[in-house]
Amino acid sequence: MPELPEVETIRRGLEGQLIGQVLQTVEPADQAAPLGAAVTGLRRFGKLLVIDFAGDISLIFHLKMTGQLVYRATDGTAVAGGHPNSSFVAALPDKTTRAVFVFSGGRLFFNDQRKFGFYQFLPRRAVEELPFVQKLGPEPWVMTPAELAAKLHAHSRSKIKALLLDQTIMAGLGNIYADETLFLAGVHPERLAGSLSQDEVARLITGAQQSMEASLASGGSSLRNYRRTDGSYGDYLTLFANAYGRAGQPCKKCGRPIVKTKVAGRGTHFCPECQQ
DNA sequence: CTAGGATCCTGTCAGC
DNA sequence: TGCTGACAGGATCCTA
Repeated sequence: MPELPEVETIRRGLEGQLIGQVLQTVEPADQAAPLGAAVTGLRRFGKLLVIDFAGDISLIFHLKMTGQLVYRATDGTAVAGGHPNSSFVAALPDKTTRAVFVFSGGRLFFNDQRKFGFYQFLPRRAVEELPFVQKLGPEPWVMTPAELAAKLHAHSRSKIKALLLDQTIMAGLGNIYADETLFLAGVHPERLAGSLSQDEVARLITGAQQSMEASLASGGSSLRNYRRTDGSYGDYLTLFANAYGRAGQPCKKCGRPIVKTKVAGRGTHFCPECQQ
């Protein structure tokens, strides 16, 4: 489910398709939709995707757990990303389709099996004023160890896994990349934030960068890795995961089995040997 | 104030 | 086969 790399993969894919295209209709009808306006750009705030239109109206999406965006151009080009399920390649709309945005050159489907995700048209200046955006912490590429250490200090009795999932601490990680980050940093998910050394804090930042960069390089969960070239369904996790989804399989560093537990209410995968 | 649990919703899978 | 419960790549609200 869509974390920063998946949303960024969608942003890049749609950027190549939607810029300059005119919004013609929206289903279900929406009073706030700027029909007749062209797309001027695509932005991202953490896991929030923004499509900007001429006339200073923006369309925001949050995919939450099972949201996905599928764009199909009239010339046959397809871009799909987000929750990797069969709707990537199914005839659309299907029963998970929540909205259809018809552009001059193709149709954009917003699908969401679990209905946690949302979209909204709103004035462009209102995007940055959304509470979610206001509270969002920095992404790991622009965060200093001192900055993260200060934030962790304010929650010193919380488990580090819970704080990595907190978008106000650092933006972009979800359950997969939190586990991957902790693995790369060699930090046990149940460590209390106040117990981490300066070096461990610094490794969490580089671990977050590296885990998400590895996924971005493979296209996140997108059409590209969902369907293999032979037509079978691919598992994009195999492209970069060290810990997530690998319970019982050998740790890639020490060979001992990866363990799955529950931390902060979320399934958590780690190596008990490498993450103390 | 904090930390942790419940919650929104649908589908899938393991176990009986 | 059919039922039941657990779980799922998120974020917010409620409670203690």
